[in-house]
Amino acid sequence: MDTSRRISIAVVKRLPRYYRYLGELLENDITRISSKELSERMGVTASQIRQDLNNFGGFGQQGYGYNVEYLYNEIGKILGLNNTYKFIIVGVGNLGQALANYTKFEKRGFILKGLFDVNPRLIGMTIRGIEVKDIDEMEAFVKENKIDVAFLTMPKSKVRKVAEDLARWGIKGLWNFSAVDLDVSPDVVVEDVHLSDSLMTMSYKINRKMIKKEKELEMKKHHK
Amino acid sequence: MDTSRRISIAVVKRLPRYYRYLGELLENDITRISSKELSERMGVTASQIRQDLNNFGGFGQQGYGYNVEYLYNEIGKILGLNNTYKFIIVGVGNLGQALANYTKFEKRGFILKGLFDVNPRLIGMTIRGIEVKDIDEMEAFVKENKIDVAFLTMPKSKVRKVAEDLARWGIKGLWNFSAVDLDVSPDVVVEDVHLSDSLMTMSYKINRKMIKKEKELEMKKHHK
DNA sequence: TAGATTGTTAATCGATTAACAATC
DNA sequence: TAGATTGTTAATCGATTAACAATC
Repeated sequence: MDTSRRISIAVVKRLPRYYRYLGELLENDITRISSKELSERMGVTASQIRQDLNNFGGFGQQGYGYNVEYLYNEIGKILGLNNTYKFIIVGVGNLGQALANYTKFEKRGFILKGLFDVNPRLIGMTIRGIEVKDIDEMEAFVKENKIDVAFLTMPKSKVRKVAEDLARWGIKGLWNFSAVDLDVSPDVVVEDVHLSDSLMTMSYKINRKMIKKEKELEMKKHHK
Repeated sequence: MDTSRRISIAVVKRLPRYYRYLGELLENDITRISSKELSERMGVTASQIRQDLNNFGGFGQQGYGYNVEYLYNEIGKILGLNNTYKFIIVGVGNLGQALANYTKFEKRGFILKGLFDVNPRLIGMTIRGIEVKDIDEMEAFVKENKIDVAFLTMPKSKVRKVAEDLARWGIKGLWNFSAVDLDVSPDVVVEDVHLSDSLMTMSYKINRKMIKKEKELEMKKHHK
């Protein structure tokens, strides 16, 4: 292994999936697993699993495989899940409210600290004991409470300015749900959830499949 | 171009982003653009843009570039956005409700037709004029209304069974929000939105950045 | 010890970038 | 026509897979 070399994003994106599968094994009281068996369950190659893991260290043992609980915990550490992150939600519309009510993020170390919006009808409302505040109060709040992360669930017209502000106030990560590519300081991590892009990708795939089917039908007709 | 050859998923995932940028250009009344200028705006290479587009045909003109409106519409067609898809939401919890209230999906051709849940407290509730129905009524509804797509926003314990059922009843696409990899018939498109995976990826990146910073501080100390 | 399976190097495959002839 | 920029082929780069010696 060589911990210093740059890890490709493709590898990083696979880690949560490994973590998920190992969690399931753990729930089923499976204590050890070989890269071969895991690869069959996950539909990837054993080689890829071993290569991926060896970016971060040697977690297995020749002739034995991997200890499930140990590997699960190690990947958890690599993912930084032993940290806690204080987060706020900016934009308490439908999606913001849904995320505010999602308690599972806490299991990953993300603790909801504040809710912000511009809409007077939402300000003052309470979700999970937290009051929605006016966005004007955000600067003081972020600085005082040393907020690490913001979920951005606001209209895209406003998101660029908010992202810049938050970057200036020392935020570490932005979970961006708006259909805009943010371009902030390299000190700030931006993770995008482009729902609309995902939907369009699905549309593409469905469409392709339909075209393929039509073509096959055409072919059959001509062969008769 | 060669329309028959297999398009890689990497290319497909970039199409919605092109579509987004072209839409913005259109809003700003920009009528033509070269691959070079678009590449600078998007932070990719001009070569990649031309390669990507040429998977689907030649949409540009030598010496001129691309007509923004034409290219926008063509990519829309490739993405299947001229189709309409009738969809239902299965699981009307926080996230399901949020998605039900999202009217923007209609612009992409997705029309909400039904809402289903098992929770008696939700059944009977109305969102955007649509009543939440008992999941027992889903089979008849899907078949009668020729539903194309289902958004799966339910607890992961139940999602595998629901996905199998829907596949059997002729669904074309599943937009899966649960932290489970679905393994259904190859006739059904599955598009995953693994929010928890995305959050873990962000955690990884923040963590990495913090470790890097610590190391740099260490280095400085030693150099004094 | 023999068998199993890792960690790692080497080979292959695919995706991205560069280059340039074609042509508007 | 001259300049610009595409479409496309060729070169490079990186990621995945295969192979196998190391070793538990």
